[in-house]
Amino acid sequence: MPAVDRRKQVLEAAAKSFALFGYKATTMDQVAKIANVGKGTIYTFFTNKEELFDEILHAAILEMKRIAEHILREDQDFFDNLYRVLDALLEFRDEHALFIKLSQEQREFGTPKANDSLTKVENVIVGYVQKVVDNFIRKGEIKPCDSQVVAFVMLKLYAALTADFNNLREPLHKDQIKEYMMLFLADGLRSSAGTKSSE
Amino acid sequence: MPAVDRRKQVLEAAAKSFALFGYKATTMDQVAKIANVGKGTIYTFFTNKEELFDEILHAAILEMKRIAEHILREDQDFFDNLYRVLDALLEFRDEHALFIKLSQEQREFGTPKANDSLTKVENVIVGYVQKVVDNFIRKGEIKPCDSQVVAFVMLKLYAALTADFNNLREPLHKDQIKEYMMLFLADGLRSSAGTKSSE
Amino acid sequence: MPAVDRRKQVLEAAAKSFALFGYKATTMDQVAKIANVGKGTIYTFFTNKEELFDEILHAAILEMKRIAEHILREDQDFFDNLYRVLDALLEFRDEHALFIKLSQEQREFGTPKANDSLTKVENVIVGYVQKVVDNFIRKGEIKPCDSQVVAFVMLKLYAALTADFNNLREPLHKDQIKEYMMLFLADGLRSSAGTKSSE
Amino acid sequence: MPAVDRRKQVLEAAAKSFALFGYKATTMDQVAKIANVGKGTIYTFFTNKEELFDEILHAAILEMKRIAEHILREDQDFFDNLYRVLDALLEFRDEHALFIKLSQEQREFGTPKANDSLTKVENVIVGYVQKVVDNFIRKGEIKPCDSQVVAFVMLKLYAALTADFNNLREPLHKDQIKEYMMLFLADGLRSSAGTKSSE
DNA sequence: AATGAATGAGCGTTCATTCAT
DNA sequence: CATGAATGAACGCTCATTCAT
Repeated sequence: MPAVDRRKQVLEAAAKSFALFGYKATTMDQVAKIANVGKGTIYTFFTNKEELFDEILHAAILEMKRIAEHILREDQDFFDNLYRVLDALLEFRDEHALFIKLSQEQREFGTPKANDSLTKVENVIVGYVQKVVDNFIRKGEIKPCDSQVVAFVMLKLYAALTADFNNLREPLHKDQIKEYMMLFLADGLRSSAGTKSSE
Repeated sequence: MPAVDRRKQVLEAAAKSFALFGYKATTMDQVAKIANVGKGTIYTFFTNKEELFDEILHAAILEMKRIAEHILREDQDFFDNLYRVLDALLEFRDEHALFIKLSQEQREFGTPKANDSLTKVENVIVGYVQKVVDNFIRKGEIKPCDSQVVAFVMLKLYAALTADFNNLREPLHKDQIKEYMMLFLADGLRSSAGTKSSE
Repeated sequence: MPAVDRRKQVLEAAAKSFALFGYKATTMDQVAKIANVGKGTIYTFFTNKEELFDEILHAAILEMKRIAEHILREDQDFFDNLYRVLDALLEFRDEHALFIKLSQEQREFGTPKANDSLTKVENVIVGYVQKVVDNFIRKGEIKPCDSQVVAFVMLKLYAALTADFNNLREPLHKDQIKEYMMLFLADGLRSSAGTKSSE
Repeated sequence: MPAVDRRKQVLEAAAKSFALFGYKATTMDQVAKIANVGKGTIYTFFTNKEELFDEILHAAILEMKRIAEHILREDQDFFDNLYRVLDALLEFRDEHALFIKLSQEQREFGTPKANDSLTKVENVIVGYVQKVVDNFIRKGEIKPCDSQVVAFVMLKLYAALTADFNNLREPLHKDQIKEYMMLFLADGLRSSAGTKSSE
């Protein structure tokens, strides 16, 4: 085990810088300085800027997925699950915020390949959420709907409330985010069994 | 009337390129090539890249606002209004898509000034929607809530469904977008008069 | 005869601009605007910027030469002549200042050819002054010396006092210029207070 | 010690190019090519073109001043001092030629800041010489005169003979330059052959 | 003949990437 | 290995020159 894990230093520095300044505005010099390593060192671990970016993206995804899978309980209802998963995810909000913002920065990347990579990652998340949504549609807990659209909107809603909103006002509190997520998702999606007495 | 309107050619090429690749990744050479004009020609119409960007942004905003104001009827209820405004806005979806995407590309722009300009524009929209939401909260048509958050989410929802989603799948149809907008916003926000028989 | 002499307008505008801003910093747009003609018009009279510059230079030279020849009297002594020629030249100081400054801007021109042209013109003046100096050396009125060096210094001295000095202080008065020209050329700085009684 | 000192290479190339072609006409590509380095290398040493120019200017000035101060002897007369200082300065003539020419290129620089910097530097030299001249006027060694004008003319004379003159003919020899400096500053052209005994 | 909209080569500058140490 | 000095392709922008009107 090395005294210092240079690879990890680089990853953390890059994550911070990408989240703070975006892909294009993050320079390799900056990353090297934050990571306290030589610029060339970055290239011993990552072929190029794009791959460094990719790795960070994938790591964030993996962790989010790990958290979600750990929390999900098939034997409980959708909104309970949603609530608990949100709770867990928001615990790491600051770490995700990094990813979230990157995801928002759509179509702003240097190379088409970088764009594709971002889209691909996003698709993975949406696909995962979609499967969960499908499950609960089958169980009749939420209205029949296009699960992909719903999954996509859930992601965007999470991103909007955790990250984007900060440009407009001071960040929302954890509880506020949950409250608004539930407002839009729960009451709208909640299986109509008995609600809305008339139509 | 000139055989070809170069200014318009440039604006359209730039809008297309900004929407497709973002601000930073759009090069003036690219715009010139798409517009089928010399690079210098762009600079006869626009002082610099930033101003070209600004003009496109503001034009999109103005038109959206004009449409919204033309459609809004204070004497009808919130969801009818929402429905009709969406209808009208979606008519010009392709044109807005350009702006929408730009708006999504948060915090990634070249100069601080360009960022500010984008934020300012977004704030104007949110502020406008917020006022409308406030109005209808007062009338008791929608639940009491933080109107700024709701306005912001509405914008993001519109953006997500009209523009972002296209990276994932083929674009949604006009009617689908309306349907999902109403799903998340209407049933969730609708004044609770009588809903949720149990809880 | 045309209502307005466009060629003359261009020449005057260019002279003013070259003198004010120098060769490189003078743009054809600027010249056209000052001359109140279309930019293309300039190119009906002059092949390119360089030639426009050349013509102005030559015109200034020709006039200076004309003035000098008109004033020179072989039958009077060198310093009388110097005095009277200076007098006449200083009458047109403002016009020359233009040329003088250009001449000072050595090695700053766009193309080697433009540089050559400037050098050539300067050589013509020096050559002319040199012949006059030679004449008076032969007559024994001034010390034997390298007439080319002396001619060159005379030109530089004139330029320094009429034009360059203005960057340092307010312009010198006509009489002051003459006084200092005579001081350096005729007498030198050495205090007459008894020093160097003989040699 | 590196095999090659790139910073020095750049400085020398830039000095040569500035002196040869002037500020505006010197391109960074050119400097890079002459210095035999990549264009980007220049920017690892100097923030921008202007700063590169400034550094060269200031270095030349500092050295001239250092030389002059080292040589000046208050206890010896003005012309002896002048003679010795000239002697020392001419030793480095080639190095100064660079600065001198730049100084001649008045009012032709890219940015106002570059111009100011040049003017400021020139003012420093003139101011310094002026103080020395004042001293010797007080001592009665040279005629009462406007010391600023005299200082300015001395500078221009030095510049004319060391640098400008080379455009006209092959460079003057060290001894010739001294001879002519003394001729104009000390004695004047007037033939001593009894002419104009009085005035 | 006169114009000025259109052009593109060329500028100063940045930064991802390489490679000698 | 780890480094950072060195690189040059690519950027936004300027302006002398051209040419359709």
